[in-house]
Amino acid sequence: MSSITIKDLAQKLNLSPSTISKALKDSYEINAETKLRVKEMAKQLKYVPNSYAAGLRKKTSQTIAVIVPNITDAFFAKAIYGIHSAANQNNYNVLIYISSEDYKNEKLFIESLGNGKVDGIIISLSGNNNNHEYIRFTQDEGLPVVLFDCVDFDIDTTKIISDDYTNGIKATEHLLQRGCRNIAYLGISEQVSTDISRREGYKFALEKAHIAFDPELMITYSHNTATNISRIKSVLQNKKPDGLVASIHDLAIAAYYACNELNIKIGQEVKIIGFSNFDAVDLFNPPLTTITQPAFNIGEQAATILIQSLEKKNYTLKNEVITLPSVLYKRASTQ
Amino acid sequence: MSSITIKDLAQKLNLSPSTISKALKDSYEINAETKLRVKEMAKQLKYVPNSYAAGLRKKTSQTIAVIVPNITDAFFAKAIYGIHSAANQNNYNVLIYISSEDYKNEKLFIESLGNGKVDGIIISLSGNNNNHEYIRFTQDEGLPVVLFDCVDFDIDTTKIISDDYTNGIKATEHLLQRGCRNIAYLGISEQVSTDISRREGYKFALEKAHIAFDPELMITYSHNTATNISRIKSVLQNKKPDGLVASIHDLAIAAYYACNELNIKIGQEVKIIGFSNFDAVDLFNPPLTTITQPAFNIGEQAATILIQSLEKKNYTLKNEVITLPSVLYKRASTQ
DNA sequence: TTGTAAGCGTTATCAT
DNA sequence: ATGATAACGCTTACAA
Repeated sequence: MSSITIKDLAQKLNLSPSTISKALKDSYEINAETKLRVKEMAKQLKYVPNSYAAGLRKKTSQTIAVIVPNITDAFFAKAIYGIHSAANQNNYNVLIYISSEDYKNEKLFIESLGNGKVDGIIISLSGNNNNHEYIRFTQDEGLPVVLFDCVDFDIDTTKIISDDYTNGIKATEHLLQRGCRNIAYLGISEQVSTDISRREGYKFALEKAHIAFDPELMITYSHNTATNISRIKSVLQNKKPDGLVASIHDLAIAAYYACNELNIKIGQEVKIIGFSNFDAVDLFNPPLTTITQPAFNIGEQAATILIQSLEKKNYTLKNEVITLPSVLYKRASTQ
Repeated sequence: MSSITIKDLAQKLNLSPSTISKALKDSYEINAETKLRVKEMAKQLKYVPNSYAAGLRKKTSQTIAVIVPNITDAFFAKAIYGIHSAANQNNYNVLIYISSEDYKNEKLFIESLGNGKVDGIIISLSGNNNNHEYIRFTQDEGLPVVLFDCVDFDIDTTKIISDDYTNGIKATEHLLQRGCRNIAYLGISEQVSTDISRREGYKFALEKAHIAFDPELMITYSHNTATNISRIKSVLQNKKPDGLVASIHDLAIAAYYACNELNIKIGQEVKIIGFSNFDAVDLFNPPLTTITQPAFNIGEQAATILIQSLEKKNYTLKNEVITLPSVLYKRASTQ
């Protein structure tokens, strides 16, 4: 460890530690010339402040935690990139936690974050559970939490999401416009806010088109790809849908595999639209029509808002929902 | 903040802070019954240790930093997942830094990590620079560094990589076996170790097949996708290669776009093999033949080794290269 | 088996 | 404009 401390600088310059500290912080109390000398010496000796000492004293860590269900989905990877970008600009560090879609991990992580380890938390909920008391508890302790994407609307804080309900409608109506009448919905979980909203949008669009909702056309996500594929295959065989709405990238992939295995022509016999942030869906056979969320921006906003609330004293996060628009990219899978 | 401290527990239980501290750490000095009382009270009051105080005192942060060039390439996303997994199992936290392929960021990050903020660093080099003095300096300060994937073999530490040289050969020979005689190489940068090794492998395979190396068949990566596509198009038009080795996923993608724009049939007229960790390349048109690195394992190993070295005192990281095998998945792009 | 006290490096308050 | 000092919460000799 560098182990150059403020005391070392003080000794070298024949000043007191407190003067050094103030000088490094550009305090108005300190002589301009002294500041210069101090800063130069600091640079020369490669002084790096001990963040633990500062953290202990100031009760702030300049660190935020990010908890995501996974990191390999391009949506979350890009969101983290956005978070990192905003954090970095504001001199915050980012601690990362991956819950692997399990709220038990999420809970453990959150509970370990008390007592100053981080100044705030950004989280996209794992979604296999509805009881978010542990999040409220964290808030009550004074640790601010910002939610994004998979949120719980009952938690009193700022939530950054995409327009999931509208997108559910848009996705379904796009398929309807392309002539589909028998549309299956491939969902994540009934406990994930994004999925609930998209599903509601799906139902609304059907209703508006006077098409009866058929629960047998609903499929739920499993963590096992093979299971997803076989579930989709069985619906394809039993219910002969002519359109599929895949609420996450993984399910769109599984749908492609299922269709391929059954020799069903995607785009002709079955049209597929998927929520996805992967750039290469363009190269799929056929190219996948997507609803693409502004992942980077969502992350960036979440971090910016959290950090703003940290920097202004007595500022508490508004209980509001910020919705960023997604884009529908029409491609050959719904030709 | 929770603000339950050891002192609070001490007061509640009529014990001294040091007894509490020892009890929580399961010290042999403490009566079993006392330990129980302490732990119960701690749980009841949801005591969370202040990691900054402990860190200041013990000079260890139970935190490692990860620096990656980007996070949206599936390779790095999976590597981070592996790192997080190993870290989490060993009760380490993970700070994440994304250099955006620029060593200047990398350098800034590293320089900010001195003085106890982290116990060690795992890094995949950005590669737009060859002078890694800042890494050596960090090591000299006593901060251990483990390199993975994009490494500098001249840095004295443990490096976890994939068998890039062999893979360069394997990729090229696969194309040769499929009848290609005029193979272009789409590279990242002459300063990135992975790319250098793969390129050497490519050259070796050509030589072995008595095919002259043609520098005009080499393309270098730009951060701009459009530039990559146009560079590849111009080689396709001018040099009429019948095979392409893409040393990263992004370049394979660009190659697909280039071929599509020029109406060149991938798999027939030009065969493409790409280094990639994306799961969905199977669905490409045509499916992309890949060399796939064990990304998760690489990350996991890097973290495990770093943490091991941290836990054992007086243990320094060996100056060795650990090579994990990649897999060649043959698909229709090289049919 | 438990308690006392010093100290980690910084900052904030209060002198000088 | 600069300096002395206490305190942040924890750990660890050392003492009891």
